Amino acid sequence: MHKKNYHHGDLKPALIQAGLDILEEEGLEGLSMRAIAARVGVSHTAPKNHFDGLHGLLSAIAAEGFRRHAAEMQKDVEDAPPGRERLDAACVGYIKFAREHGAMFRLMFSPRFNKKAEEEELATAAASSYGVLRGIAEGLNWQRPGPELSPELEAMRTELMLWVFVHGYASLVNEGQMPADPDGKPLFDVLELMPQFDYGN
Amino acid sequence: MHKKNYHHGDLKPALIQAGLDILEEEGLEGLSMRAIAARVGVSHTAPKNHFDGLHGLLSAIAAEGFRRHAAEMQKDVEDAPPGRERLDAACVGYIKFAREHGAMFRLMFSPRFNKKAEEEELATAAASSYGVLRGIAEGLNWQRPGPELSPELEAMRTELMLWVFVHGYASLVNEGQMPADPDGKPLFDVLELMPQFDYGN
DNA sequence: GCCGGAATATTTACAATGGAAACTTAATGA
DNA sequence: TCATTAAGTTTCCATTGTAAATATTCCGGC
Repeated sequence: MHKKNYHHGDLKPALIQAGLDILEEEGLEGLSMRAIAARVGVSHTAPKNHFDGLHGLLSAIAAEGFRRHAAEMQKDVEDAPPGRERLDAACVGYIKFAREHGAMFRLMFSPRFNKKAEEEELATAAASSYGVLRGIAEGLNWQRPGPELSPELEAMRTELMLWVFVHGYASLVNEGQMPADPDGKPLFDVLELMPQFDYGN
Repeated sequence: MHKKNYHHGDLKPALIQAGLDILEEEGLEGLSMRAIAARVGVSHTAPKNHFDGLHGLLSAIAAEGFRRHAAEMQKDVEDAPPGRERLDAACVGYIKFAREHGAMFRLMFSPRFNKKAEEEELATAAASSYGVLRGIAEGLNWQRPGPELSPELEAMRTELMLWVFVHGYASLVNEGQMPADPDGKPLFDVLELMPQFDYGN
């Protein structure tokens, strides 16, 4: 191999990593095919061999984002004692990620930039992220008047209720709509805005 | 004026209207400077005299979106009897808009495409939209344990809680994350997921 | 009525982007 | 060893937003 690396050898993960870096440093705007390729030191059409166009590459980056989102949340959850404090930890973890990785959060939830319907890996990663909330919602006691539902539907409803709330907060913060201090700290914490749920034991 | 309209005469609103049309017909992707100008039948640099680049034009379109959002919600609210049903009407109205005008909803809440911080008109319109929810939250009785807050902060907290919830639901639906029937109808209504709030009288 | 400046549009040019096509280089395995 | 295939490069093109120079019309003061 005298003509050192015509073939990169490990381009696929390298491109994803480059994308993650650019996302942190320059935000969503900087995330172009050419910029990502250039950062790896490769021609701008090289990614075509590993991803289905820009959408494919962005989807792979978003998938990695979901995996990290899930992992960080999961860690926060396990560090907290079971019960209400775990619920709180999960919510705080969800928001913390959205605040610390704003551009990534936007990418993850932008159907414009990634196509969940078309990318299996992305859908799986997103589901794993949702799964953490799901686990939390299991212990959550949230009765409401109205027609009785099957246990499955009832569980689903609780999960979704929780997700709607947490995601709403994260989105508004991410979009800069949440009133905040001059230094960026929101006036109200997630937990201060969250309805009071019953948590069995 | 024999050389009919070198000057359009009413270009600014015409461009905004064209943008609204494209948004409905083709979604956010179709919303380019050139496409908007072409639809009005004008050169692609003409908008420069009326808007500050693409961002300015998109911001103006988003502002119109917020105004309509506010107006539709307001109408739904006024058609409902005061009290809990108004709360419900506002929530349903918020979501209805997000579902019926998905592309617009995305534009309105994408800091990437519009710059609220830089566009006064946009910020005002967005505030008017928030104001409808604000009015609703006034009658809402939502005590929580914890340190006592000033009436202003307390009111703010209630508004935000409501907004977080409604916006979270709308966002998830808009991003296609909400479980739904084959025909697109969400499995759970907003009201089915919403916490039960006390409404005075 | 006329004229000069200010608005308003157009034309032309340019840099950046994503993608297609043809080509080159390296790895692989029969 | 050598054809096949995977992986990268080059070149080219259409589309996009923006800037600069230019053209056309409008309007207020005379």
